[in-house]
Amino acid sequence: MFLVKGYEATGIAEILREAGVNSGSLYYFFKTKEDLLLAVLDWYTAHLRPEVIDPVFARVNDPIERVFGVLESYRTMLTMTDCRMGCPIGNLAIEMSEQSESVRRKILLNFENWRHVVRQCLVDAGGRLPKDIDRDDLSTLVLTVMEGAVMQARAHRSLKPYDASVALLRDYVLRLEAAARASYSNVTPSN
Amino acid sequence: MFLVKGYEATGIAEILREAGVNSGSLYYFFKTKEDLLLAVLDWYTAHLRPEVIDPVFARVNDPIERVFGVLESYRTMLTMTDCRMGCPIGNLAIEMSEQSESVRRKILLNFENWRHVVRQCLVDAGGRLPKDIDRDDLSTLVLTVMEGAVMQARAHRSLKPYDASVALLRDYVLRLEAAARASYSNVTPSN
DNA sequence: GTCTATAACTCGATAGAC
DNA sequence: GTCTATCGAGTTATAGAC
Repeated sequence: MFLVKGYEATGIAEILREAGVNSGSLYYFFKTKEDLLLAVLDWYTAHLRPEVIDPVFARVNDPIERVFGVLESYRTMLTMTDCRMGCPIGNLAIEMSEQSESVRRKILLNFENWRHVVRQCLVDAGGRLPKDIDRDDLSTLVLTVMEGAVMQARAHRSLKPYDASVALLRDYVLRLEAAARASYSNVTPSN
Repeated sequence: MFLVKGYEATGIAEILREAGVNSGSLYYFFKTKEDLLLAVLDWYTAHLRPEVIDPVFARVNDPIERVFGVLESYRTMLTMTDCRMGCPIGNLAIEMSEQSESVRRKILLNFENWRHVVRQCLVDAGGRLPKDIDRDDLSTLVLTVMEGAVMQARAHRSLKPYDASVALLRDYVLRLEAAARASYSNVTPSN
């Protein structure tokens, strides 16, 4: 609920009702509402690889296609929720970054975790991308596009902004690959 | 305060204190808290051009540079607020899109307003961009990159993700311009 | 049109029985 | 470890004097 509706908009009473427990039980495990959020963010960090990344990597082998496979899985999330939920972390990133320092740090960790996966794919792509394109920066752009596109899709209640953004990101990557091929053939004359 | 801290996190009492008025005055003009937010969003729509766009357009003439000039002004906002505030609409877009339909519509209007400015620049760029690149889609990508980059800059409390994202967007646009030049010389042989 | 006072309610959190 | 009952503060919004 924090991830979907946001922190402030989610009341403890609502959480208790949904969980079918009483406040005593919740406060036995979590000292405060913020403590509960921190635990949710830890859970989400642990959940990214087994639930989101691994299924994509199991069916896609090409490192660059894997990146777009991950983006595809966020598209699926938008589809299934009628564009009401995209990346759950992005919501909280904006709402909580200046309200709580410890929450901000955990959100950062989630972003870095995500970006690490993408960066590894880009590194695995090796010479298919121009060597003067920083892989870390490119992984930042991929996260940027995902988050910005999800935001617009939610505001529009439509996949169109998401699809348009990802399609142009793909166009960019294709042009990067073409440039890498061209510069490769400069160094090593073909046949 | 809605734009900086979010809707739920901003209390009426806080607004009254900051404004130096009493609740009776506020509720004389605005029926509810949501009504006040809707008025703020209207105000923001009206202020985009005179306060954000016009100053940039006054000092930059090149249509493509104008787009990056606008992005530069969001960078300035991040700098001045120590990366605590970027695009004020993005915050609300995520927080309020599913809480209130009328708020969502006004946020959409703000996005469309912004995107319209960028799209016009891209249309003005004419043949400098490949003709098979949809200008509307590209304006979506520009907004996507701005919002996603601002989100990460806030989470990191650093300009680095913003700068990296915008630099790669510029690299993409440069490659698009190069491609347009190349295809132009195919049609109209040079000299 | 602005004030003070407060209604009506929800919030996060606690106490203590079981 | 979970329950019920409730505290105290904070919330949005209203009433009525001026």
